[in-house]
Amino acid sequence: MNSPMDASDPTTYTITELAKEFRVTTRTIRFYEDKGLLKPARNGLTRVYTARDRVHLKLVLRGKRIGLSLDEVREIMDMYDSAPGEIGQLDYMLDKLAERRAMLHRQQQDIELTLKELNKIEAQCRQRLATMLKQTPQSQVS
Amino acid sequence: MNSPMDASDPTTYTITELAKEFRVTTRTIRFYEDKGLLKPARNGLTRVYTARDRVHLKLVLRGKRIGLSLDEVREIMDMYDSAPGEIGQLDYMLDKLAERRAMLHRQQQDIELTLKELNKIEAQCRQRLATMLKQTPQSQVS
DNA sequence: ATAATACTTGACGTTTACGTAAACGTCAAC
DNA sequence: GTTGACGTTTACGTAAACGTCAAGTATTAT
Repeated sequence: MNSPMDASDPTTYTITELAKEFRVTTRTIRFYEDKGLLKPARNGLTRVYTARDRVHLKLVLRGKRIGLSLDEVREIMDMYDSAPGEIGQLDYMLDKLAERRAMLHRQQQDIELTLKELNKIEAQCRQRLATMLKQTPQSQVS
Repeated sequence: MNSPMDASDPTTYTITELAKEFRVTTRTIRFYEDKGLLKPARNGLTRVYTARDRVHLKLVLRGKRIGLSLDEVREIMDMYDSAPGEIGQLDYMLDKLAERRAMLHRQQQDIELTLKELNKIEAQCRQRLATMLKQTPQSQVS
């Protein structure tokens, strides 16, 4: 037991380790903490990040990539974490989930459309390029 | 001839019409013009939008939804519009396209992952909700 | 002719997501 | 025992993407 994915995984990280791994600045990580997205433990003053904190950071960055604001990310992460005592909260959460799902589906469609158009443009580009190279065999590659 | 999708489609739009249709403010549309994303004709002072302008606006909004900055959107639209006289420009554009494609693929993966996790969360929610309703048959629906 | 309506151009304000600089603590290595 | 490397807080700065007046023009309705 005590696999690397154990909840009690004792592995910890420093702020710079995480910064390097995820290609963000330490400033960014502290900023996320200010915003309530991360709550690392402390050893004296210095922040100590657990595997769980690492996952949280990963989720924040993924959220950003799909177009969520930090506030929205926090909202979702809070919902995830909280043991919701009330039915109202659960309903609210289901609403939020549906809403988010719709947005993501829409985004998927947008991306597909965009990729198709990019393909078209690329084809046109390559065609033009070929034509140009035929017409002026002395290519202008400096 | 002269189908509704004809390039010489004479249909025009006012700024408020477009604003309503796309659920943005007129301020936003003018802002996009300031940024060089739209170049409507003018009738005296008032802006007159053609079907082509409408498509441009649509592209801008889709671009935003997939996480592009307005500058990036303009860059792409410029590339699209320009009859690129130089091979260098075409190469540059192909680079940009590849880069963008990679980003979109990554986003698709992010979205899939996120949707999967949302499904998990929702299942947990529903389960809890069911459990709670069993334990306290007098549901608190006010 | 006047009032209402729609459109225009500034210009400043706001929010988000950090960057950047100052000024200081801490601990290992030389 | 001081020099780096790394950490900290506090605070101001900034770019993007609009929002929000203010004040003027142009057209339409009555």
